Amino acid sequence: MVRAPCCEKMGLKKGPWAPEEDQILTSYIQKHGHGNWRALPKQAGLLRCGKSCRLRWINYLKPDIKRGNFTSEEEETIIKLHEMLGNRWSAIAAKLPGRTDNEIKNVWHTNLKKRLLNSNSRRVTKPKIKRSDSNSSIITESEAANFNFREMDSTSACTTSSDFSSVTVGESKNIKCEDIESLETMPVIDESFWSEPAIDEAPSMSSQSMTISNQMPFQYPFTNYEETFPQSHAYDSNFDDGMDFWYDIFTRTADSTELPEF
DNA sequence: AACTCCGGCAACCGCTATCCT
DNA sequence: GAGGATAGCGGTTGCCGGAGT
Repeated sequence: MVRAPCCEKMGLKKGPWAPEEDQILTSYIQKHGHGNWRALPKQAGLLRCGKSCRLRWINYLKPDIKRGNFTSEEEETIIKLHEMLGNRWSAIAAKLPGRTDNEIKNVWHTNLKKRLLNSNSRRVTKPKIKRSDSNSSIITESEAANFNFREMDSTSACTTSSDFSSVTVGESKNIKCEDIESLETMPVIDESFWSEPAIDEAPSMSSQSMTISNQMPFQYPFTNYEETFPQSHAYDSNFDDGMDFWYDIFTRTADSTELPEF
């Protein structure tokens, strides 16, 4: 596949936007909508590429964008969502009305990441769910089973990608583990972790078996399981509901003093 | 006051996903 | 189904202003 040329033509302006350009773009979109971004600058009379126009509109000019400092609630939400979703800034932004993915990304890199690095609290990372087919409104079994867990350092949060260990459970019903990036830091998890009935391994923790869609047996050693997972919750909702599901779980878990261990 | 350093942020780049013909 | 066009996403860069020396 050949990459579409963008900004290749000489004469297209780059760099910071002038107020006049902002005004032209804003009034054009308010009047006509953005439609085809590639055609927009020509029709609006801007010497910019469509990509640049789109970015400017989405990150700065859109009327519903909330500007100003992030509240502590927003920051906490970003931290929690990042632990669930990783660097999926657009998904995080979707949970914060008025905030853009770019803004959230910047806040994360300039502020929140450092804060987490400095904190000595134990943190656990997300089930990271990546859609393989955005046309599908149902999370497939393999999607639901595709999690990343971050091995925990007992004194500080891990941040580098090498700290991630990815465990893929199943295509169809076959259970397998692959893509383990860091064996040194990977907790020992054999297949029984995922498939066999719960065994109490830590005195203060109880492992519980969770069933997703009544098909995928999944061990998730939360404390207070009954509270954390409603028995009736079936994992067959659409993607956003799925995100809400995990967000809800994580929020409740993270708020408790006892964090899950793997 | 002048200079350097550093952090924050806007914008760009490169890639993938999705749409369309 | 193939291939091109477009949209969208995440990583990176570079500018600018404030703090420190």
